[in-house]
Formats: sequence, structure tokens, C-alpha cells
Amino acid sequence: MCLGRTAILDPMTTVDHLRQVRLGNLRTVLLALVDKPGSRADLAARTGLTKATLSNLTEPLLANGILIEDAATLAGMGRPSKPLRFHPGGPVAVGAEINVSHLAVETIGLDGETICRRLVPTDIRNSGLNEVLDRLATLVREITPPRPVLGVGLAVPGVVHDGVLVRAPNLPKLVGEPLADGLARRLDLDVELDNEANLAALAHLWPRHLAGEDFVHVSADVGIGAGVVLGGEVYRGASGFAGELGHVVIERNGVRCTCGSRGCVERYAGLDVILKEAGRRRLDSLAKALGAGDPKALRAVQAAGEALGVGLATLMNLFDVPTVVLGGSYAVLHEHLSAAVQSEMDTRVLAGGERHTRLVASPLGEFAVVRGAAGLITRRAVQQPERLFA
Amino acid sequence: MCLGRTAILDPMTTVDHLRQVRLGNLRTVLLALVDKPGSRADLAARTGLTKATLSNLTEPLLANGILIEDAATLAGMGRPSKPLRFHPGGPVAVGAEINVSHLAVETIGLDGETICRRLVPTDIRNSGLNEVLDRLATLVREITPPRPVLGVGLAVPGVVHDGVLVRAPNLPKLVGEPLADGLARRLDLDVELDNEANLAALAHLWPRHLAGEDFVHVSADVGIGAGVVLGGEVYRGASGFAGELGHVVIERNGVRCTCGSRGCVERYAGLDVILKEAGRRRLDSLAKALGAGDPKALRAVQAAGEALGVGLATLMNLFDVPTVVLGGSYAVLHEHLSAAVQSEMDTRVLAGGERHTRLVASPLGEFAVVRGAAGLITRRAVQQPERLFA
DNA sequence: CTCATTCGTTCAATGCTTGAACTTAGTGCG
DNA sequence: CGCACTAAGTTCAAGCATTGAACGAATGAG
Repeated sequence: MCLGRTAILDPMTTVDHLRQVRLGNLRTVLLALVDKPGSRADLAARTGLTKATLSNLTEPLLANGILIEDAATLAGMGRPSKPLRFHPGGPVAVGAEINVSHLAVETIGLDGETICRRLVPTDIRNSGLNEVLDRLATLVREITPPRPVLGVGLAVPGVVHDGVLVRAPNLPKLVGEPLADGLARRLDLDVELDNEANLAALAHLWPRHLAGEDFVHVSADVGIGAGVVLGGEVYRGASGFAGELGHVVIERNGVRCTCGSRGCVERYAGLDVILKEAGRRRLDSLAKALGAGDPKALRAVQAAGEALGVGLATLMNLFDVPTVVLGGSYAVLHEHLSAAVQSEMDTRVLAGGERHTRLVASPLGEFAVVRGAAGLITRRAVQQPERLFA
Repeated sequence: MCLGRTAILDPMTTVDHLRQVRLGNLRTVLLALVDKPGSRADLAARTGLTKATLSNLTEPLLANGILIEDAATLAGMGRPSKPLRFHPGGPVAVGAEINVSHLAVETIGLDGETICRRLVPTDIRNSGLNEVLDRLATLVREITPPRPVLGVGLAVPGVVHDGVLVRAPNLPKLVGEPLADGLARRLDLDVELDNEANLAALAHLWPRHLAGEDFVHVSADVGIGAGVVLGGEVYRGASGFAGELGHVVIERNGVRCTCGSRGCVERYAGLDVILKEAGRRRLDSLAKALGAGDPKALRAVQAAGEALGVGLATLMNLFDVPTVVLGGSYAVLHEHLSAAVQSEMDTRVLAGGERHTRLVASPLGEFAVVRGAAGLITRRAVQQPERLFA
């Protein structure tokens, strides 16, 4: 048992600190602009900075083609204001996703608007590393506009730590492989690897915050993944294993799981389990059956909802976040799933004070993950504005 | 579903920021001093600040009686250094604990050294608010030395949110009562209320960090509480309900729990359950039986360890912290408990990369909670050094 | 044309750390 | 005893991003 020393914060010189002040204010201004465009005077009012500072801060952003000054707007009395917004020819970010059954890509601008997107259904389980990366690189090239590129966010269905895929039950071939480096070399761009559940959660947080505060985003493909957002940041844990809701135990002597444990939520509420119980092969077929009132399908979804609710209740009793967002396949099924989930949560989540737990469905659809992947890049650019001047 | 706006950071004036720089450096210096005493030159080397800044920063701390300059030490060549350390007559912090079966108090200095402590076994379940607070206030007065008092940390066995006890299954009479205010008025001191599990965890983090990084501290009395430490801070969640390990479900159709759920860890690994299964009434009797190899006691502890291990595995799969600290009664039992806990964790915690999970026993004993309560106050004083000049 | 109004720019003042130069207070050696 | 050497602690001008007030610019109302 090591008696470690209390961590000592790095001190900084005053000059460094003043630079940090500037970068922090730059971030504040960019955040305000992500929210919506505005003139210098408007931004000054919204950020609490002075007009003088705003002129000063926006000058290099305009000079470097990050922002653009619109024509003066004639609105009432006084000198007309010239709104600033992100330059339509300014930098973009790329999101890419490698998944079991598809590849997807999307480009977005700093304002978060989608520029171009593609989703290609493919079973890549038999493809090798190079084939996958080649195809993905081609897709990225196809959708990348002739504008500066800030970088690529790459989503994979598995646990990522220190830029390496360390666990991926459904894509075992890719574990430990140089995914980010491989794509980076092909595209000559910075590539950041992350888990798809984390990125789907991020998509609900940036550039617009869906929930307003902490939340968990839950989605299901073969496995179940939860992205936990705490204090405006995706919580990843010490080794990237945080939020593995799929392996929360709900019956300690229950069904064996591939992970070695028993009674994992995944074995009761995973998409494959739901489909099998419902006697369907694909999600859209299941959705149709549910719409038609098929009892077998309804029973399967209800059973999954109950199991998921138990797991989520446990998660809520540990993380105490106020909101759960159902995403991915769960969002598609939420109409027939929510009641069971909510019911289990209501009986099992500890209550007290004015605590409330909301359950909502994601509005983002199948592009949530790639949007989050691209958002990872634009978000970093805004949070570290020095990157914009590289 | 509200589409909230992205949070905008408060900007600050440069002057404000320069003040923050000073306070931040003051914090850095105080943290270094909590680690161990040292001369200005030594502190400069350890903090990375210059000797000039150190002279400047320590001057008011010396003038205000926070620090004291020892006699020069003659160590080798050059001008002898004069070590600085916390003034032995300087400010103190008080920790107090209201629990089902005892009241406890402790005073510590800014260096974290215990000045005085008391633990009084009492069943307070039948006592009213005023009686409890009166007795506690008397105890605090008895152990408070004639030195400036920074404040009081008050620990209670229940969920605390916004300074109010919002849930306490074992002390229902005190829920919603003005505990902090009541004690504050009696002592004419600031009182900060918090959950005992959080404070026990804090005691392992401050002033000396037991684990060196993120960890969970688990303890059991009637209920089971976990204090989760993330990034050097106790994680409390949106409503103070974070870390309710006792109500993690391990058998969804298991034993009914007082919380309304079924199969909560608490129903299998709570201290009351262990004692009952072992046929004992008190912890020390159980410990003795275990030492003597009593099979019934051993079985009871092993069963509890298995249940706890399942719950902890779930926690680890959600929080991904590298270390679990067994505290309170579990620390007493750990010799006979750890194997079962570790075994369940080994099979159920997702592994990958170089992930490691450590299970250690707390060395702090029965004063962990009050030490944490007092530490809450000294920690705040160090983190917000402006409080020291009030 | 003049006044009112709002937008955007210019500029001196502010305050904390730095690093170099300096003072202080010891040791070691002839 | 005195002089060189070493390290601790102190003094002081320089540096930088924001501020707020004053100023210039651009329009509508009368």
C-alpha cells in the first residue's frame, strides 16, 4: 500500500497565465458563437467581456479565416452592427465510424452544421485492418470539402485507452491494431480514436446540449454501451472502461456472458437477444412487428426493458445523474421500451429530496456516433483555440 | 426535452485573474507544506515557483500566525535555511459524527495531525434533535483547544444534498432537520454537513493520499456506503446520491429491501446480515469467532464477500477506478473477506490492456469518518487560502 | 442639417510573477 | 583571524491581457 504524496499543481508564470486568460476568453467567445452568431457588441453582452476585448480577440480569428464579418445589419437606430459567424469556407472536422455492420463518415463545420455524410452497410467482421482502413479513407476523401481539416474523430465499438483499442468483443481482429495511426497516415490528418458509446453521448452534449446537465446515453448494438456525461465532459474512467453498462450484473447466478461473468444486462437487453426472442432478424423488421402489435415482439421488448431498467437503476444509484437518454436501437424501440425501463427505475432508484429522473429518447438517429466523432474534433478546437492558428 | 444552450464560462477581469494566480500559488505552497515542512528555497524547488515568489507569498502567512519559521538549521555549506511549517498555535478544524450507535469528535491542525479525539458509544435512535446536538456540542467544546477554529465538518449516515439530510433509513427522525444550523448556532462556528461514506473516503485522500489516484472507499454499518473519489475529489452526483453501493442490485428477484427494490447488495453484505448469519451480536465478537476459526462465522463472512464482490464488480465496470479500499467494519473483517470479494471481481470486472484492480484495507480505523469530516474543513481552507485571512 | 443612438477602436492604468543582481549568514581552509 | 566559497533569502524593473473611458464611425429621426 503506497502512501502517495498529495498531487501538487503545476504553477505557471504570470505571463503564461495571462496567455491562458486570453485563450480562456477566446474559448468563451467561440462558445458563444457556437451557440449563435452575433456582432462584437452582442458577443460582449453575452460573454460579459468588454467591446474592447472582443475587437481584440476577434481580430486574429477574422484574419485567419475562422470567422467572417457579415454585411452590416440595419436594425433600428445607431450604427449598424456587423454580425460575426464561422467562415463558411473555414475549417471542418471529420467523424468516422467503424462498426460491425457498417462504416459511416460525416463532415461538420465549427458551427456544428453537417456538411456531408455517408453510411455504408457492410459486414466487416471478415475484413482485415488494411481493407477496412482503405475503405474508410476513401469514404472520408469523398466527403471532405476543399477546406482546412482540423482532424478526424474515429469511433469504434470497443474500449479505447490511450488511443488504443484494448477490448472489442465484436471486432476482435482490430484489438491492439494501429487504427488511428493507420488512418492518419492514409489521410495525412490527426486521428483521435474513441469508443462509440462515448461519442454518441458527446453528440448529445456538443455543439448543443440536449439535457442541460449530467446524463447517461445508452445505446445497444450487439453489446450495450453507456456514455456517462459528468460536468460537461464524457467520463472515461482510469482505463477507458467506464460506463460498461452491458456488464452490470442483474442476476448473479444468471446467464453466462462472454465476458466470464454471469447475469450481465447485455444477456437480457442486448439487441441480439431482443431480436432472437422476438423471432426477427433485423431492427426494422422488429419495429414493424411492434407497430403491428405482434405479441411476441412486444413481450421481447418489454423483457429487455425490464432488464435494462434494473441495470440503469443500479447505474443511477452509483452515478446519480438526473437524465437517461435512450439512443441507437433503443431510441427506435423507445415507444415500446420506455414504460418497462421507467417502471423498474421508479421502484429501484433511491428517492429523496426533490430528486427526479428523466428518461428521454435521442433525436439524433443513426448518425449520432459519427456526429459525436466529428464533434470531438470541433470541440477540442474550440476548447483549445490555439489549435485554430496552427 | 429542453434544448439547453451550451454553458458559457464566466469571464474574469485580468485583475481578478491575477488575484486568482496569487491564490492558486498560495494553494500550491500550502499543499507542499501539508506534504511536509520546508524552507522557502526548498518549497520553491518543490513547487516550481521562484524564491522571490515564495518570500512574497509566505510573508502574510507568517504575519497571520498560519506558519511559523523554525530556527535556522545548520546543514552543510552556505547560509542556513529556516524551515517553515504550520504554526502549532494556528487554526484547527473540528470533525464531528452522528451515527446510530455513537457520537465522535476530533480536532486536527492544518498539517492534519490529530490534536484530540473522542468516541462515545450511544444509541441515539430514540434521542431527539436537540438532545443529540446538545451532546455533540458539549463534546466538541471539550476537545477544542484554545486556538482559532476554521469550522466544523459534520458526518451523518445518510444522503446529504445542499446541506440537508434528505435520506437516512437508520435515523429517520433527523431527515430534513436543521442539523448544520443547529450545531452552528450552538458553537457559533461554520458547520458543513456531509455523508459519512463520502467523508470516510475523503480521510483516505486528505491530507495524505492513500491510493495515489482514483479509488472507491467501501464501508458497512447497518447500510453499505461507498465514497467514490474521482480526480482527487469526492464524487457526490447531482443530488448527493452517488455511490449508493448498498442498493446496487445483484439479484433482481432477490430479497426485498427497505428501499422498495429487490436483491440489493445491502441485503446480503450489510453488517447486520453478516452478524445475524454468523449468530453474533457485535463486530468484535464476530472478529473473535473468525480468529478462532468458527465455521458459521467464516461462512457468513464469505457469503457477504461474494455479494459485495458482485456489487463492486458492477461498480468497477461503471466507474473504472483502479483501487477499492475496504473501510469501517469491512476493514476489520478484511482478512476473511477479501478473498471472496477479489474472486468475484476477478471473474466479473472487464479486463483488457494493462488494467489492474487493487483491493486494500483501510488503516484508519474507527476515526476515519471524523478525520474526514475535519479534513473537509482543512482542505477547504487550503484550497481557498483567502479563508485563512478572515 | 443636427441630434440621438449604437457600434467599434484606441490607449493609459492595473497587478503578480520573474530573473538577475544583491544582501545575509553560515562553512572550510590557510 | 581572515578570505574565499556556498546557499538562502530579498529587492526591483519588466512584461502582458483586460479594463473603462474617451473617441470616431455610421445610421435613423426630426
